[in-house]
Amino acid sequence: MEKLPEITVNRLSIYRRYVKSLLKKGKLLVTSEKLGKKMHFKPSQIRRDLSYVGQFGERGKGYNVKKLSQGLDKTLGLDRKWQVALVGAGNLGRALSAYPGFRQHGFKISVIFDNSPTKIGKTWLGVEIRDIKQMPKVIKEKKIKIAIIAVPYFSAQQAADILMRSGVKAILNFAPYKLAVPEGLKLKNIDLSTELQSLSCFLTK
Amino acid sequence: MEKLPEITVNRLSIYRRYVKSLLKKGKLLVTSEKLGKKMHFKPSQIRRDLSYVGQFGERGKGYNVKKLSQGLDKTLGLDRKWQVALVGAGNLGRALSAYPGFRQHGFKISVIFDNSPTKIGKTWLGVEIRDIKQMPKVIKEKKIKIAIIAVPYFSAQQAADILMRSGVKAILNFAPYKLAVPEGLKLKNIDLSTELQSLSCFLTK
DNA sequence: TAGATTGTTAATCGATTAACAATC
DNA sequence: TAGATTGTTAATCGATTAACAATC
Repeated sequence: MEKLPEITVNRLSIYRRYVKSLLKKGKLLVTSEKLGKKMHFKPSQIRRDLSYVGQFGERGKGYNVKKLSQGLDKTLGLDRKWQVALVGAGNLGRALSAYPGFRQHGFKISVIFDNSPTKIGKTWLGVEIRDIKQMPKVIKEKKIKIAIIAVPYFSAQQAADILMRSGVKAILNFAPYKLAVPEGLKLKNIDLSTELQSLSCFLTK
Repeated sequence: MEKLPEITVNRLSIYRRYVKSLLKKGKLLVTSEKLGKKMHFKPSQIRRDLSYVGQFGERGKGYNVKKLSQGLDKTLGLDRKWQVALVGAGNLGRALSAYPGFRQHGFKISVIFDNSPTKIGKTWLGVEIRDIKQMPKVIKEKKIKIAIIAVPYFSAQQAADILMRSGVKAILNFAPYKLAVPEGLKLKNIDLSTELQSLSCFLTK
């Protein structure tokens, strides 16, 4: 199969959300024209993106909403539940652990790690905060493959190193630090101040 | 001037962070070769990106760290302070209002809005939470141009509409909703569950 | 069958990278 | 001057879009 560009994956996730809403409304068919109108994408882009991952449509009719929805679930790995480890029980960690969108899509933060004695042992929404020293043990036990790093930048690389040694294969990193990770580990970075900077850059022009 | 691609702006923000650290260490010169090594970019890409916004180097020597740092500050609009309005005093709003990276780069969340009577009137780190109904008045008074939307998806468009009518020109949106905004307003979206989905997609392959 | 719309190919556009002239 | 490195141009690569044959 042709390889799926990252940017296409991001759009698939957006398509999926809208297709789910059509499914809920009981719609049976939808055209690339209609999808494009609603989400402000070109119909040809939608057809191209969808063709990477399967054939969910019927010529002359449009896409079968149910089939499309299931196909997108499958492609994005959302036809199952994922356990996620959260590293860092600060303000950001707290917000992420309560973020409803994760659970809605099958991501469950099932353990939180921190190094602060005042936090270790507490529970947030039923999830225990454990000592970072326990990370390898707990992550291996639970067979966790996805982790979120929400620690200060100066601890981020250390956290990543332990995570990868513990068997984590994909990391979402919120620390403003360019992590060094091995081939085969998927890394996504969200840098909140970079995002704001692109706004101030725009306003400056 | 040639127009500056969004993706280049993002990299400039990364370059800037590293250049600042060189400045702090007292380094006077740095080459695109060295920058590339450190940040894992191609030297030619760095030179191309920097050439969009100015000439900070000297042939045969490298880039003047101080000049480069100031140039990046200026381009990104970080040679000044920005007041930012935060809409939504939930968990995510709380984390954003405490996020140290914003203040470090000159972004000050100077007002928070919510519609919940139990929150209105409280203060977070010295910043008052005000009624959403006061948004047009307060934003105009303070001449705020940048806002962050951290409300549930079903309130996001309404929040955006009020913001734009109040004179806001750039929005960072955390709600998983495709906002309709007029030409001339800069919109950046951060969709936390989409980011996780690209990890689960990777793990599924 | 005629009309509609997918899936795919070809053309276009934009971003990255290599190459190199300019110049310190 | 010789060596180094920028700034910029040209070549390459990859993503978007238009066009259209396939087919319901």
